[in-house]
Amino acid sequence: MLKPRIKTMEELSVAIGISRPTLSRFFQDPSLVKPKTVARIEEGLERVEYVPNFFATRLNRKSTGMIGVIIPYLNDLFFTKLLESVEVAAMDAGLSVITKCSHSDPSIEARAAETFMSMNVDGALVAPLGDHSDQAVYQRLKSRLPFVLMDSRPKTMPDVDFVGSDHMQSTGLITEYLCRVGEPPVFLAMPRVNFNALEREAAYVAQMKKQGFQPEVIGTDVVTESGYFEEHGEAVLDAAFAQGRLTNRSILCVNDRVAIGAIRAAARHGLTPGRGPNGGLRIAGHDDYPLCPYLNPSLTTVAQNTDAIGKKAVSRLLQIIGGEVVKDVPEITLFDGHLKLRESA
Amino acid sequence: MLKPRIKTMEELSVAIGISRPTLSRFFQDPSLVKPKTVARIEEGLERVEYVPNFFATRLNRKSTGMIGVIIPYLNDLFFTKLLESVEVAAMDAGLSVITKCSHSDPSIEARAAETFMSMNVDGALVAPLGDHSDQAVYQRLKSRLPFVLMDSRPKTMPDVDFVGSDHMQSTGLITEYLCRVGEPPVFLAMPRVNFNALEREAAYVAQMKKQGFQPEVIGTDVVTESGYFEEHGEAVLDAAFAQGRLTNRSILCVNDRVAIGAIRAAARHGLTPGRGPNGGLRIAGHDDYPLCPYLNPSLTTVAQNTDAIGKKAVSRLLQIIGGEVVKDVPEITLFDGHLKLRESA
DNA sequence: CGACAATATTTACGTGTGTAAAAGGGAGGA
DNA sequence: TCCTCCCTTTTACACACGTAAATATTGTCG
Repeated sequence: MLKPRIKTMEELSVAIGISRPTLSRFFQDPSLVKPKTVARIEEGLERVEYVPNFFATRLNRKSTGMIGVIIPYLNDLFFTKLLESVEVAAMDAGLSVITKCSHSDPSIEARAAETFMSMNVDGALVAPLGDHSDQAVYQRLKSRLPFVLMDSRPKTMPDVDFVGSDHMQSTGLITEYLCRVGEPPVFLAMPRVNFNALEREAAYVAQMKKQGFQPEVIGTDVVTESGYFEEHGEAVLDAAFAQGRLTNRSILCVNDRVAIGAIRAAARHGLTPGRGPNGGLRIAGHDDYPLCPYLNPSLTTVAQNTDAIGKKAVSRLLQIIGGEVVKDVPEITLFDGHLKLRESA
Repeated sequence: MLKPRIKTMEELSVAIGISRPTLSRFFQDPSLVKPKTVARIEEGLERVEYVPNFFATRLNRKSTGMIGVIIPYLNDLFFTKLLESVEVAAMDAGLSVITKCSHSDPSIEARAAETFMSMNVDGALVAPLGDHSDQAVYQRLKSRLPFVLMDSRPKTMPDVDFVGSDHMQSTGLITEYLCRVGEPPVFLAMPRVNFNALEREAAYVAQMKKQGFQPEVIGTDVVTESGYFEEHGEAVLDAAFAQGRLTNRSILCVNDRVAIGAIRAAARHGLTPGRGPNGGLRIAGHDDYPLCPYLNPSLTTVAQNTDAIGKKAVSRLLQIIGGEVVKDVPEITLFDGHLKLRESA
């Protein structure tokens, strides 16, 4: 059943009796070739095995039809959801996507960016690591190809287009909700490495002050072994609960993964977070991690609109690629968060 | 601060006064060039911006130094964990990885395989969708390049190397544990689409018979809207609990994501799975999904050794690439599962 | 049957780098 | 000073396909 394998378009040309330039056009877009010829070519392709060489194809084209995407973590469903949205949008636009994960390592992130440049991708979509990202590499990236940041916006790259969530709005929203329905929350943060985390913390502080409450941030001094969010949330609250602290407070976690750890800590101490008639422990998160509805108790949170972010990032990139951008000012697009009221707060 | 951009190695050659072939050798491996010349080149590279063209580099090499990896889902931490392990192992071996996700769509999976072939990757690692995978494409893949299957082994590809878990062992292990410590479990399965699921079901049945118990499989007839595992687990048990069934049985779920839904259903009905002194509801899973320790109750499960699977898959691929394989019989490597005893069973 | 338009083919060159063979140059030893 | 040896340079061709221009073919219509 093995068909004879043909390596080059030249050979294919002689094998099925169609000139090579015509074949070239056919493989780029069959509609550029007369239907009858298309039929002849496809018939020939039935009898032999041939796939155009990816590299040779891209080498001498003005456009490679590819975009590069970098995400910081793979083991985080938020980013995989975002990536999925990006891939779907890109596919709809007829682009193929090259995905790289930086695995929390700036040097890997930098290498991925280098690879994209050497591949002449039409553009790049990057969810950066943040502070630690290699600035020089990103400056070159920006000067070389269309480039849009997603999710997190390092201060070192103020002149790059950005698509993300409005954390002032989203965190303000849930902070306001928590204040309105119960006791003003404390904010369970991370050691300060992440821009979004800082922005959310600032939003929390601002909203608390606006409501006339005293903000209170915890957890910034706790460093756990693995550094995973869940472990952090659990460690901070486990320590607090063990000392009898915070057991009937409202706790707003910097993100859902921290909240997952927080809920776990509560359970270990026999506490069930939720909005009771007379106060008690409440726990809320941020992001709407896909598993939130399945936690016990299910997690009240603010959803980031990952779908919109992915779509917008791709469409913005296409705009830049298409040269439809005149101004030199970066476009910043922020989507609102939406409250997801569940059991935990 | 912008250095002059140089596009071709030829231009670079005249710009820094080193011959092009020498530069070519330098970019492939600096140790092929005399240290003093290396220093001169690197000094020149400080003054100009140049990256070798990815496509031109790969076009005429015997080896591209790249491997392709296909995973079926992105929104599943099991696969992202596996992917992470593969990427690390590949990086250690000096290979660069091209990742594609088939998003549960056989046609996307097939396209990814085609892409790998057209890129002349040195080899491919595939966690297949299963039944629905395009056999013809994989036959060509196998005939064209080194190719190792991971995680799931479709019956249609018996002659391909495989690395995965021994589900007879792992599922047998937890089935035996459940039988030994409490009541014999029922098996909460999925509509039958997945090879691993079928294998686990068979392992469950076999172990139950061996222990002298009557196997009982549920959930194969329930189809939920989204098709997500968690939703499935919750739907099946919610229906059962609503009718007062299964409330004090042991339930072995086909995987942890189903178990997450199962635990959620239990919580909604006021049930807390766990090994009590006098029986009661127990829920167990399979895979050791990263969030298992943080569920309430934390989930008892069998861990798949994703790290070993990823490493072995890469090393096996390297063996085939290196031509160290003589026999025509496929190598099947199965790693044992390990019991993770937590609260839920 | 002839002329025109739409396609296809031919021809030729470009894309940026790998690679092999032959020729060149400098350092070290006799 | 000459002669190796080792590395670099020169030269030339290969890789598989894109693309443009000129030419040939085909089909169609009057």
